[in-house]
Amino acid sequence: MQRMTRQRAAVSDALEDLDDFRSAQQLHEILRRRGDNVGLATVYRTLQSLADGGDVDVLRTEEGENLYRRCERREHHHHLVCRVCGRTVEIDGPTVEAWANQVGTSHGFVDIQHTIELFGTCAGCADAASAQD
Amino acid sequence: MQRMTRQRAAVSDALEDLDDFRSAQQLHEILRRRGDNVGLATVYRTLQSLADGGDVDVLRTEEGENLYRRCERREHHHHLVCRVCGRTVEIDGPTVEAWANQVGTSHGFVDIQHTIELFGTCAGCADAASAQD
DNA sequence: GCCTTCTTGAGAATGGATGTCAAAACCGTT
DNA sequence: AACGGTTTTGACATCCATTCTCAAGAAGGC
Repeated sequence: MQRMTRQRAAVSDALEDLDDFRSAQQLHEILRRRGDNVGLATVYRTLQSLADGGDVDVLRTEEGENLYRRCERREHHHHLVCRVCGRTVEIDGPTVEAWANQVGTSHGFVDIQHTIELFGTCAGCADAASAQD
Repeated sequence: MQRMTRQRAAVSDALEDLDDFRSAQQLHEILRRRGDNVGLATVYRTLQSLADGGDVDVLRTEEGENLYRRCERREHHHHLVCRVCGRTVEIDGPTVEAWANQVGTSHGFVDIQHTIELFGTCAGCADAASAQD
């Protein structure tokens, strides 16, 4: 049975305060700065169990690092992430879900699962970039 | 300038003969079996440069391993992959492309890029599984 | 064939993630 | 409030895909 520990609470709280996707290592560092000392392995384990329970979402970066985020909605959804500042918008796309299933079944596949993530540069970051020129 | 070497040709040929996504390590092993000895580092380098040139597609597995495949079409497309046997169907979804861009711009994001992969169990593998029960 | 430049390969290094296991913490029970 | 079975922790080792290093080996223009 899952027990409530100081460490799990700390990781959960930290995620609550953050808005963007963070890596296990970043969270570990953030907790250390706060004075909440939590072992790195524990941060990894906690994030994994939170992800398994659907309490946080996982995003895999181009570099193969896992990023975690507590989302507004627990239901299935996707993300539009700013590649510069990490700002994240939650997206739910009934259109895509339907498309994915339809494409899958039309090829005789069952138990269709999809991975969809959108990346872009948000308005703020695009402005900042053009101001530099 | 890019030179043509025995190793690059070997990797390219091996990909030509295969239909499913393979990892660098698998390709390295396949080449070794054939007698085409190519260093592992070279396989990695070659696959990376082929991917950069758009000659092969890359797929990231759940476990964080990169898989490579020479595709029929060089244009942008997605994949429907059987999670059991790896059989792969190329998908082009003008619907999704449009959706992705529209969602992105409606939130003020520019330079929208998307990652879409579909996984499922193909008809053959689903039959095999049900026959086992 | 020569020579410059690019490529190769064996092994070391990297880095995120997971395994190990004794010590510490939970928490229902007494 | 102490007990005790069970879970969790944390420091460290380990794993494993990938990348780095750099001397030795090929490509290919001349």
